[in-house]
Amino acid sequence: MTAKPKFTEQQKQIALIAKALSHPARVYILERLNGLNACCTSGEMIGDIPIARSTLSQHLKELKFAGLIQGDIEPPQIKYCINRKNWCIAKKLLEGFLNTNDSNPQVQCK
Amino acid sequence: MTAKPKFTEQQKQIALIAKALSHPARVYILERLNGLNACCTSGEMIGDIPIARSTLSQHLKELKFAGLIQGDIEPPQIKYCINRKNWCIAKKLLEGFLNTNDSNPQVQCK
DNA sequence: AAAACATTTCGTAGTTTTGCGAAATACAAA
DNA sequence: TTTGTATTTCGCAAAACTACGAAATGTTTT
Repeated sequence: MTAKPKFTEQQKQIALIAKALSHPARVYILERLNGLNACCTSGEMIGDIPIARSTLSQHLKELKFAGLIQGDIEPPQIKYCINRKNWCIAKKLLEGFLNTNDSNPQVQCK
Repeated sequence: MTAKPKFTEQQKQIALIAKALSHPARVYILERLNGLNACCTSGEMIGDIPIARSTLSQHLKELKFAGLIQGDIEPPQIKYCINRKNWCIAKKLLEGFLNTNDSNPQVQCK
């Protein structure tokens, strides 16, 4: 009677990162903060996105919790930026996953 | 009074793909089907993953719905494989998103 | 036709996500 | 200290997700 293996930490990590990206509003936020002008406030974003202020706030909170962004207080505003260190970690994990099939020469995406 | 922009199709696409990857079981399935031995059946997977048969079936269904895998009937079994075409599309979309910041030389991940 | 096998669908339950407006918080300016 | 601005937290409701076991489906073997 062999026990069922658990999920690996990596599988759980990848799933968590993917969950953070699994809503269009959060994709938008990350795209915007990754752009050239980089950081901005919730107030600057709200006009460009079809959701209420409080909802945007929740999405920012989630991304912050996931570690992908950080909020630097600049009274009377809060300036949000990508958390570069964690972003790079997440990016590497996800890219590694997307290239799971690298060793198989028959299935490269052209 | 300018209307709020909607989310772009691309943002919605990326979010959908990310959602498909947002559970460890689905990460596991995709890793496995992307491996060298490629395709396999639900029955072959069930021993290596800590969930019930019916739950695994649901996750397979979701991945099929997302277009990332396909199930080829080989009585009395169903052989699941990566849907290469859609996988490549998804991979490109996600990689494009992860490299949104490519034009900014200051923020490359090392 | 009956038994066995692989897998899915159904029914149900608990948890999480998403969304909004109203109220609360925090700070700056008047 | 009152007013105004920026943002979050709260309270709630609807929808979606995750999970399981039991029952159903479809196919082969006996």
